[in-house]
Amino acid sequence: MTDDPWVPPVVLLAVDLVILTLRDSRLHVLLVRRGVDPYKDAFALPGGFLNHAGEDITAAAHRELSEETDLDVETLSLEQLGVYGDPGRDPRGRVVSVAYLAIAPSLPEPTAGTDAADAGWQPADHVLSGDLQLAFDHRRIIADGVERARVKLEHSALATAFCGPTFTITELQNVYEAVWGIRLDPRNFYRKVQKTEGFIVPAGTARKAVTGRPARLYRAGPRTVLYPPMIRPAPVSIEGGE
Amino acid sequence: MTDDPWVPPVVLLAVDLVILTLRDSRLHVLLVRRGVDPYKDAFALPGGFLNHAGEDITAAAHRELSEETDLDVETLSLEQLGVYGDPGRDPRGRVVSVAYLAIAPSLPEPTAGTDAADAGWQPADHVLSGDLQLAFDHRRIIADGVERARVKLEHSALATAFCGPTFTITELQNVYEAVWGIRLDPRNFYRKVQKTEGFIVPAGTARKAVTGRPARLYRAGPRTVLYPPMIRPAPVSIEGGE
DNA sequence: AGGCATTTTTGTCAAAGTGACAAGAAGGTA
DNA sequence: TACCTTCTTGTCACTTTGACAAAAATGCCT
Repeated sequence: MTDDPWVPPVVLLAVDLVILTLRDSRLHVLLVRRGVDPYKDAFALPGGFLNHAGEDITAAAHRELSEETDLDVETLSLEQLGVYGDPGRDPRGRVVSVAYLAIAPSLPEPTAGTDAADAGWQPADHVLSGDLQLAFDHRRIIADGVERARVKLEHSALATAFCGPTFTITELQNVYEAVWGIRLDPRNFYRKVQKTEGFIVPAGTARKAVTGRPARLYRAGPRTVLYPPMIRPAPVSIEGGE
Repeated sequence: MTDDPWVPPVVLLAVDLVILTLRDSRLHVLLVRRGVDPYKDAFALPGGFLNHAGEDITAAAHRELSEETDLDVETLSLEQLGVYGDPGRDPRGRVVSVAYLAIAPSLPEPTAGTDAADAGWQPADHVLSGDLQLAFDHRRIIADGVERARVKLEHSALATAFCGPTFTITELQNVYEAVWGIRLDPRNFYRKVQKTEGFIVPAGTARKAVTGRPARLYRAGPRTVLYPPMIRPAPVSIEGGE
């Protein structure tokens, strides 16, 4: 150890985006296929390095979001998920990545961006099961993002972000069932969301039937924090894991 | 804009620690007084830059924790709080800081570390009210840390981390009251924690009386996730903040 | 020693919330 | 018209909560 004036080490800063949506009543995550090494041809989260040393991190996340997808950035909730900076997670050097979580309503297949040779929605359970080869530590980031979404569904009105501008109560229930991975009783769910004041508000016209009784339409209410929360049935095992 | 091969910009990576404890039934946060510019003589969170480019971020947090305090690092819960990297938050350049949250049982005044001219516990409400001048964006980081602790008290057994190895139910109640900033009914609190299986378990000897009936002693149980959660009364205003 | 203040612990009771389930309402379709 | 499907409104037993009373177990004071 020398006594030279110590200079702090520098790192490369990147952002990664976990973009979740519902397609066909299943949770999907947006992945791109890497066109360059490392992990060439493997699936990865959309993201990239800061443009310049002065770029705001959240702004970079928004920029990547609009670069790699054609989603309406303004209306999307974008929330910091955490930092992933293990040494060795990127063979190119010390790369520290800030992960963001975004929720999008169901949308058509996105068009590929510039960096990505291919981009598309992949079923979340398929990705998390390990069948799909993912670059870097992106599987863990996705797992954290899905878990965050599960928790947020309990305490916030995030579920409406998965839906379009108007939706039926059954569609909202499908969101909860898909993200939580369980089934809920339609009648109890109906009662619960109805009495959670400000969660959803009626939206004029009330028809949306392919078969069966037409459902009423609702839109997201003014409330963002749900109190009392929606209750996820018995998510905890006997010995209460973290 | 040139067409030179683009190289990603680098940033300086730091860690900051929000260390909370209970002293005299009030929530306190550990602050150091900065000995060097910028913000010389102002209060700041303990923390610092990575030692070297290969250092693990969580390891750096643990290192700073043991450097600047004489707490038993092993037993402390240490959780990532978030990334704070606004351009301009540090006049020295582009510094991105990873904040961690730690909870400690009540302890004597820590001895000053090497980088810190002074270190000590400051009441959280005093810090957050704005009376105290803080370096960088550390007031916001502390606010986020306190809010995180409030939420974690609801869903995890974190409250026991504020207590010593054994504690009474009233002491545990004091934790909730101090962190949440409200008062709770002792009888209902007693009933609630008792029937939350695995939260606390009896600890042999049962005496701890200065005045009044001696209280039974407990220790933290095996459960880390509380289900059903402890309920924080009406934290939400009419129009649901966040 | 006896009474009193204090704190812990055990109950009680009405109100609200939850889980399970039946049945009516409002469409399509054979 | 009969039937099938889905949405919506109830019902009921059980649990949990919030507010409060009262008993139990000390120390202190006179």
